[in-house]
Amino acid sequence: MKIYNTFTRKKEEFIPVESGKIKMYVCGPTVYNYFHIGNARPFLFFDVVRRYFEFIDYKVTFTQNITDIDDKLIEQSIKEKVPVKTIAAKYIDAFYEDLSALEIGKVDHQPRATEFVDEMITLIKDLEKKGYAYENNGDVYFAVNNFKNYGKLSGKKIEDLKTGARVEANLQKKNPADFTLWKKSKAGEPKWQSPWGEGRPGWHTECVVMSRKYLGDTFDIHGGGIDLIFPHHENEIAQAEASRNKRFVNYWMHNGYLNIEGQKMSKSLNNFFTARDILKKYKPEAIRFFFLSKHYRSPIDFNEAIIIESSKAVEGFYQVLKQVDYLSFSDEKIEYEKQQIELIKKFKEAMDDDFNSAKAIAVLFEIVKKIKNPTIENSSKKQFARLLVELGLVLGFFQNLEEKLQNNIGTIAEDLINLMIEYRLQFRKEKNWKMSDQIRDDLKKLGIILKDTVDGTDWELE
RNA sequence: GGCGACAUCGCCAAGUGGUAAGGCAAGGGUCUGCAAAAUCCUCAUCCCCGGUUCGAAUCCGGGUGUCGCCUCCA
Repeated sequence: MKIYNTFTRKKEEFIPVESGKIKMYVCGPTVYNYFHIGNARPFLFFDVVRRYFEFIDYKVTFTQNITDIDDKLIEQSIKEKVPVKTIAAKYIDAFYEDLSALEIGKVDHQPRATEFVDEMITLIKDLEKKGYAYENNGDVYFAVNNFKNYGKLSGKKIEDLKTGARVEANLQKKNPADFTLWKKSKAGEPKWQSPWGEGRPGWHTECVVMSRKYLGDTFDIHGGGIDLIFPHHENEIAQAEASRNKRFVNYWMHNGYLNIEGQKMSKSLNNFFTARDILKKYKPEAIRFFFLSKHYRSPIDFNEAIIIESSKAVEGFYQVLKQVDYLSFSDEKIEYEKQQIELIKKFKEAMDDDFNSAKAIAVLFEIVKKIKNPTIENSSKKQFARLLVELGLVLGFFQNLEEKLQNNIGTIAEDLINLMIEYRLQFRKEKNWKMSDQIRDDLKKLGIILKDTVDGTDWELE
């Protein structure tokens, strides 16, 4: 399979460090707030990456950090007037709630920065000893000039960083591009003891020590949003490779940004949506479809129309599964034949090409077409339906199939609806269109949609 | 100022040299008392200009436009 590697800016044949195994690390949230819909993209995408690797029989170890100490948490704790720990706890809970609501699976290791302060101190000491770090008045910085190839991931040159007007002037640093490894704490801020006095770790260090612990010095995939390339991932490489002199990561994967109606999401533009906001209005699978219908590296535009369209598309999947009454044979063992095997191949080809989920979804629709095709016989439709579910699951759809295919409203309500349908049928026989239409309209007001088919009247909830 | 990405039907979107997947919308047909649902059919030569090639949406050069990174950021 091929993966686009940010490091080489090329699609490369994927070769894992250890055959049959995947070691991947994806940058997780900084828990100072609810995560927003843009944050959801990497979470959701890398969930699909894991699912796909498992589908093609890799054993995956997936690690994701939680940053539970940094400037933003401190700010938020002042805002909410509670300790940093409380902020972290609150938004860690929210993080898990939102992931679960989005039907994103658990990762294997989810370490928190505050659990790794000792390891970070050890790493910084090591960097200091090797001449890559220097202390100044309680802060410790990484000296980018001492690390050859600094900027090799992002393609930046230290000189350019200097001339760029946006690098903050900090007289404590030897070079403006040097980044913080350890930060002296101010009064009232959370602090840890260190050889440089009381302070807290800089942001980039946690990912190095955590990935090292769970995945080893060199691992396969490190992922995150495109904005993390610089400085975060660049600085991770610098620390990791300066301290161990081994290649840190083989494949760097970065997802594109999410825009809102063509604009960057920001609080000042008032177009900022948390994932939980969106989930109040739309189904998780609609959000999933929305993201996966575009290649992960492309920027994606979020707007109302598009998410409604996505909802409809997902609805179409359930429609055909209902049509074939999927639940009635969901436990049966079903063998695939040539046609299905061909489609699996097509699906894999799409996903093997740098996780081309948009193309993979097209295969799902191809299967839908087969199921809808009236000339295809029932036994064969069962096979296609099973295939739809199996491949859909790889992309994270159909995780609550039973629930979705049943109208869970209780037997009495169901009986009542059926009774109304019978009455309506009676009126229709009598050609009493007024009454039969009234029943239909009234039920619609209650959110019950009647569908007249050749074999009688079906209903579903709006 | 430095670096980079993208530009394909009304909308979303795949496609990386061999003659434009797919979804939504739209139009038309079937079904129906009507409506919905269901179902069938129709629907693009790829931002502009120039070049390479037997052949380009796909490669090269030049425009134009949109966006991103260089500061916390997925």
